[in-house]
Amino acid sequence: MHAAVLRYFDHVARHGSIRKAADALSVASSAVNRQILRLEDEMGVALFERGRSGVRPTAAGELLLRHVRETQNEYQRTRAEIASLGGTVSGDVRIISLESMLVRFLPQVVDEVSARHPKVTFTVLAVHPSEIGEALRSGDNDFGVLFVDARHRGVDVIAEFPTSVGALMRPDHPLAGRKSLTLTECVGHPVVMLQDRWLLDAIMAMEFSGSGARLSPRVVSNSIEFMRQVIRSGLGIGFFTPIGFIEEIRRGELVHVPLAEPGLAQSRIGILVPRYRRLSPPARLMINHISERLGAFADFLAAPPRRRRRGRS
Amino acid sequence: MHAAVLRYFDHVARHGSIRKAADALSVASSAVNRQILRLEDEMGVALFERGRSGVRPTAAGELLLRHVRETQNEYQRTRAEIASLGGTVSGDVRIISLESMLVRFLPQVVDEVSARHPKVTFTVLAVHPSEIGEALRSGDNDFGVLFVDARHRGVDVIAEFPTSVGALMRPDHPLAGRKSLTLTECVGHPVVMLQDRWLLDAIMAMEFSGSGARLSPRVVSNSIEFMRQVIRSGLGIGFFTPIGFIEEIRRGELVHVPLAEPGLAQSRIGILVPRYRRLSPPARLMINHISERLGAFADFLAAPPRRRRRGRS
DNA sequence: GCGGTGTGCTGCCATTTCGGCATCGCCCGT
DNA sequence: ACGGGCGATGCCGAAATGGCAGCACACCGC
Repeated sequence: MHAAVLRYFDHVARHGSIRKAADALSVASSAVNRQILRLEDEMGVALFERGRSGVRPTAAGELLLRHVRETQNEYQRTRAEIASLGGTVSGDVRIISLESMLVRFLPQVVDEVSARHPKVTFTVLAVHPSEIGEALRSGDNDFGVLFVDARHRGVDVIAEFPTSVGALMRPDHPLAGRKSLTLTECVGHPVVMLQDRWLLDAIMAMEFSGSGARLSPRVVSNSIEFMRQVIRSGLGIGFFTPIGFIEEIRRGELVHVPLAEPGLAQSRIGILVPRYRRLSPPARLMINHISERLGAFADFLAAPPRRRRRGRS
Repeated sequence: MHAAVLRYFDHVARHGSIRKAADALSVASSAVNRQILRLEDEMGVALFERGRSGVRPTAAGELLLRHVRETQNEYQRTRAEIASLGGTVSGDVRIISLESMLVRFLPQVVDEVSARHPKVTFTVLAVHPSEIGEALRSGDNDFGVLFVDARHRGVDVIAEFPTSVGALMRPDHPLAGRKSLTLTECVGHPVVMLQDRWLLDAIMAMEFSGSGARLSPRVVSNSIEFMRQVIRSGLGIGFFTPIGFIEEIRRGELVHVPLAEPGLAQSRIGILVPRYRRLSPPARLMINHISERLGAFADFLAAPPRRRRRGRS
């Protein structure tokens, strides 16, 4: 429905090069070039600065770019809305997520929703914390399953669940019997750490700013799955919410001891949506399912049982 | 920039007929028809119901229509934003207004803004009160200069000024010496009334619901200018805010006696914008000017002087 | 210096799309 | 039965779009 020039313009801006964009679009670069030139003629201003190694949007280009991308996003959402009129929800859901949710919790939810609504497709991405704000506000994603962080602007929290970041370790670890821990108490015990992934870094800096103490990372990785195995083999303590390790905790293979630091003990996982964004039917559906599942895990999230027990009580 | 089918689709929906739309667009009806058919094929659903005497949007059509119109509006706003990058504000401002503001106050403001910003164009429409909500929420208009009415949904009041609806009459009218009046006190005196134009109707119904009293309209019209002449010739009392009659009141030709009814005595005129709507540069400019001018008239709006006096105090 | 490679841009030509005209089939009111 | 409104369709010329090859220019490594 929309003119091809919208896609061309968007791609050129993304790739910073007409030829690269044309290549990605599988059209001749001359075609893309002419469309851009025609567009600039229509607008009466230059939309790109031509450099020696590509193009860069001008101020006018940035303004038009925002309009074009918003139009494309709204078009996709509208299509999903129309496709869902018949009763069967359809369309793509774009989710950004904590990596710890992404490896265990979300696959299950996706599986359930997918079974009940076969025409819904899913795009689930782990994002670097520094890109969360941009990822949400760009409009490219429907919502995020993330730690609630008051620093995010232009983002609404439409559901949230208390959880606690805690120390994850084997039951035979010396600290496994504790009811709670401070980070300082973990000094001296080997820990495994995510590579610069989230707020823990900032809080750790505060915690240890006075004392010269340091956690000694025995293993650093950016893979949750790798760390899961490392912790299970007893190589050290990890710091996570229990959500990605529910099965191991239930089976008694791992123990989760909440951290006493404020702001960690009372962390909240929430569903974050860009403010003023209309949600597509599949996005609403997915949000409902996630909320439901998270609600069922609420006790686990806040205070997981220390030992194996039967039922969900 | 945007595909012609957007304009076609919008026009067809507005005119309720492919041939009428094609006529308005100055293209052959077959061209419009084929674009619509191709669009329906692309969407996979019917967008119009074909009736005996034209077409009517289906539910899917309504959804797509909203997207198309929003896209067109945002495009216009973006163009204005780009055109205003160079410093000289440019673009069209669409305003809906009280008729009483439209005949005296707004022309002056438009004149001033137009002189300072020659590339700005203006569309100022008087709207029937029953259509205010739709006119604002449709996105076709940038803002409204209207009575503030809490019943409006999805509308933000970004500036407001107290005023009072009052009885407007010649200085030699028997009631001209009063400091305030109730509608009941006006019973027996001939009045001139706007034809079903605004909230006065509802409030009058309340006021007179108990008593069997009635205002006796000697003249009913839908033209403010006509009523201005009628009141000046002494044919009766009119009920207005003073804003449209500032000159006559200043010159002592007319007297404005505030009404004592709550909700009329403390009426407010405000600048109302559709919620979540981004304002174009010329719209922001115009709003600032209107606010400034209304602020200068604030004393007049709330309590106009009863007799001629010099200066603005 | 000198190719090699990257960039945006531009003629030339084939293909696709779009619009205009006339026409068809339909339904309704007269 | 007829005329006038409606949307849909076949046919054809015009316009837009895209592909190919080539230009001019700037950078990089040798």
